[in-house]
Amino acid sequence: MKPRRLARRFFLQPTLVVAKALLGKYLVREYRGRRLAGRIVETEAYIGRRDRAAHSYGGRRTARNEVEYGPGGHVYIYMVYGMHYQLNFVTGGREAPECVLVRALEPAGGVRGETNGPGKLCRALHLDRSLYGVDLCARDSRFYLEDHGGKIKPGAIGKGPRIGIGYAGRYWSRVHWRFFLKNNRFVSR
DNA sequence: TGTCCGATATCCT
DNA sequence: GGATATCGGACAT
Repeated sequence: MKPRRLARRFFLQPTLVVAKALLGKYLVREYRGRRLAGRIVETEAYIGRRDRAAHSYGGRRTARNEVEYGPGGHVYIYMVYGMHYQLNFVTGGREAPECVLVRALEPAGGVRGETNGPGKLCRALHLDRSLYGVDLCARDSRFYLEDHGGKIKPGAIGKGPRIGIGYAGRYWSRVHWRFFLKNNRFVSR
């Protein structure tokens, strides 16, 4: 099958559906005339308003997470610990400040450096604040997702608690909203 | 303006 | 397993 770019409607599905469906999709970044690509092998869902671990918990709306309040298919990227960026895709409509964090990629061309972690993948693909709010679905976008047609069987998807959000309390730090491809060596840690 | 702290990575033991 | 680097955003003052 010929690679097909993911359209807006993909990102308007329920966030947990998107988080799982992103596994096996290809992230493409055109950077200085080069094509950097990676197959997504690990994600986490952040379902704002009700999710204590989300930046948009309780409807919190700030300059940093403003893009989450727009339609799905846009990039939400920010810096943590003063040194790493985290790449997210906004999901749902305007009412839903939700997103999916990309935690790991399997290199698929042009990528140098480690991609088995959210901070490392951003460094390897040269992703920073300049990508904030970019529309992945725009026709002329240099940052987008591709479906190469390979089907992922439900049994090949592993689930578990999200990483590094102990502050969110017992319940929210334990829901199994982290998804990954089983036996993939590029999954983090 | 000032203080607090994180959706991590990496090095140390 | 534990420490810590390093800084921008959030929110209080």
